[in-house]
Formats: sequence, C-alpha cells, structure tokens
Amino acid sequence: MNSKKGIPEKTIERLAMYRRLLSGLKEKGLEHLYSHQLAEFTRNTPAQIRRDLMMTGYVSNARKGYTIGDLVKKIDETLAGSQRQKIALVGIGNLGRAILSYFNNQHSALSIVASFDNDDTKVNRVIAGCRCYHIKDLEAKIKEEGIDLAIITVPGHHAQEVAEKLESAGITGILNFAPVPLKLPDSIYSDRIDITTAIEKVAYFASKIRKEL
Amino acid sequence: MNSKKGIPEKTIERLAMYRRLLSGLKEKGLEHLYSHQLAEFTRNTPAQIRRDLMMTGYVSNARKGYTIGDLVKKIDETLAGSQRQKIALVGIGNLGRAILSYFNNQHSALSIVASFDNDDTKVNRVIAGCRCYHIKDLEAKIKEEGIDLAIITVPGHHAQEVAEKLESAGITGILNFAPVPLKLPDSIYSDRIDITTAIEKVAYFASKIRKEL
DNA sequence: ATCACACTGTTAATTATTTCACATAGAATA
DNA sequence: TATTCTATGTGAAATAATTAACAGTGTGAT
Repeated sequence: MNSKKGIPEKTIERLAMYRRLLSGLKEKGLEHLYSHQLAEFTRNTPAQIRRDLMMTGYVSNARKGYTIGDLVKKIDETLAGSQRQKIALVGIGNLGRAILSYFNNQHSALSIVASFDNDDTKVNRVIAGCRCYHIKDLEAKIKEEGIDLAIITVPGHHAQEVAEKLESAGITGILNFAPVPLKLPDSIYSDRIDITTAIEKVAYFASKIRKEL
Repeated sequence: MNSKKGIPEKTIERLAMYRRLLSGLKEKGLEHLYSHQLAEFTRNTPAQIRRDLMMTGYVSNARKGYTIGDLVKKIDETLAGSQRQKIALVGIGNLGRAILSYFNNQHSALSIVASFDNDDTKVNRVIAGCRCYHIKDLEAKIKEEGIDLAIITVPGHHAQEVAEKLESAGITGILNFAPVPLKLPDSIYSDRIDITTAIEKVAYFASKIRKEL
C-alpha cells in the first residue's frame, strides 16, 4: 500500500525515533500533536516531520494534528510490517552487555535471543536475560532459533571472521560496532557504528565552532 | 591553508576512519597505497577516496599512490590542527565503561580525563584508568581541567539535565548516547548515537532484502 | 451556515553528497 | 630522451536529502 519505491535511510532512522518518542508521549496520556510539536521534541523542522510521516501513508485530520496512537501503529507497519525478528549478539564485553541490558528492556518487535562469546567463563551463563553460547555453536544455534539479525561487538581483529560465520549461518542484517568495515555480499545489509570516529567528528566541529567565535 | 569553506560532515567521518586504518597499515610496514586499495579496505569507491583526500590538501605522487605516513600527518592536521582536546564522560554504566576502556587505549589527540556519576559507590574510584567524580562537582572539575568535550551515557531521563550542566560548564561539543535529542544552543555542537534506532534500521533493510529475493 | 484560521500533504526549489569522466602527471621502460 | 601507462585531482553531472512554499481541508467561532 505505502512506499512505491523505497523510503530513504535517513527517514527510516527518524521514523524509528519518532515511534519511540511518540510511544512515550502516549504513555503520558497525550493523544494528539502537531508536526511543529514533534519537531520541537526531535530537534528538527516541521517540514521534515511532515515529509517523513508522509512516507508512512498516515493522514492526519488537519486541524487537530496527528492522533498519536494511530500514527504509532502506522509507523510500526511501515518499519517492519510489524513482523518479529530475532537477533544474535556476538561478543560479551562491556559494550555487548550494555546493549543486551538496554535493548531487551525495550518492548519491540525485535529481541536479542542469544549471545555468543569465545570465553569459556561466559559460556552457558545467562547475561542480561540472555544465554551465552560458545561461538563454535553459532551457526547451529542461529539456524535452530531462526535468527535473522546480528550485532557484532567483538574486537576489530575478529570482526571479519565473525561476520563470515554469520553470513554462512544465513543472517541477513548486521550491525557492526567493531572499528573495521566488513566485506560482505550485497545480500546482507550491514551498518556500522564507529564510536571513536563519532567522537573525533564532535571534536572537529566543536573546535571549529570555538575558532569561529 | 586547506579547506576554503568547510569540509562536509560525511567526509570528516571518513577521514577519521581512513586515519585509523592507515595508521594500522603503517604499523605493518606498508608505505604506499592507491586510492583503489583504500577503497577496498573501507568498502567504498576510489573516486570517493580521492575526493575525500583532496580536502586535506595532500598531493600524492601520482604513479606510486599515497605515501601513508605523510597522508596520516595531513589528515591529522585537517581533523584537529593536531590540538589536544580533553573529554569528560558522564554516566558510568556498562556503556560508559565500554567507551572508557576502549577509547583511552587508542592513541589520539583526544583523551577522556574525567568521568562523572551520581552513584556514590562509583565516585572516587578509578575506572578504566579514569577517576570518577560525583556529578555535583561536574562544573568545577570541567573548568579546572579545561575540558572541551563530553560524552553522555546516562539514562534518557537524565540526559537533558546533564547536557545543561555541561553547557554552563562551558563544554563546546557533546556526543550523546541517551535515547533523547538534546535541546542546546547552536554554540554547542552535538551529535547523537542511537543504538536502538540503528538496530531497527538494520531490521528494516534486512527484511526488505529478504522480501526482494 | 459561513468564515477564518492554523495545520497538513505535496510539489518545487535548494542544498549536500556521490559518482562520472577525463585531462594531467610522473614513474618505468626502452 | 621519448613513450607508454596507470592513478591522480577535479570540474561537471547525477543523485539524495532538506527546506520552502502553498493550495487544500476540517474545526471552532460567530
């Protein structure tokens, strides 16, 4: 019904963010809001909000703004056809633990159902509500559970190797926190979050602002 | 000398990434490389590489490709005028610890010199080589140490409050991991990493790929 | 009922980013 | 020295993303 050709990546990111924010507002009892209010919350422009929401196909009733409940439902549909997807997390370091404990507390169509590490002291323990398996069992477990997505939080020098294991296990999407780009076929969607780079970028633009004053 | 008007954000991100990768290659004894080799490593196109490097003002000697050492130096100059900047990290949860222990092992012109939390059991302890102070001492400590940048890894409902404290302490750049956008004046550069949203985006595009097969 | 208003949905314009394409240059070869 | 060859640097073209502008619409006021 919606989306003739394809929704831009940036819009997808923002829709996910709107959804979380809107769910929060709904909890608080708010029922309607205007694009300029959502813009205020999310720190962007009303025009952007309207254009993004347009992609979901939701139609508001002009004078009262968006009905939050319906809008959230529409974003849900847009983002995933509301289908559940299972996630594996590989690498139980601080970062892995942080993601596990944070992410699985969010209600969501997505859940991290298994974690993997090569450290025997972690294997078979339940960490943040999620059992840890040895990485040698990765492929078997992923197929057994029907896991679709993976999060890589291993050190850089292991990331490519892990990615290839995930690939042959049939994973179709990877979020990679290791500081190296992965070589993967186009049949797998992969994105990377590079924390060091992000800090360096902030440093650059902050320093630029200081100089311009 | 370089950069007449301003280097695009995306280019800054990639330059930081090239630098790290190139430093690694130099350690391994490699001295020269071509744009297409760097493109292979970073999973993008030679044209993009050349255009990015062009912004640094570095001129290669055509036939032998880029001299890695010189190129790294040039990227250093471009990214920060090589100036040191101090960073504060606010929020010692799993994520905060992960960032501390990872980031400060990297050599860099940037270092996290202080951390803050409101949990008394953490205050005054040294975590990942970095002393933790109580958040009530935030402003004083930041001014005392001459800290420029901050990383926020507190829960969402505290993020805005922390950001405002940082603002009045004179911070000019913030990297925010909390799942809420911050309201800050334009005199502060702030960027956000939203892990939940990133996972949802991967889920969306992975599911899209699966459907298209 | 009609009017006026404030907000939407969407097209058009603008700006940012990526890719193309090619003239140029410098090393290697003869 | 002249020639060839491959990779660069960069303008120009293409694509992607954001912002502006405005006609249309439904609600509340009169």
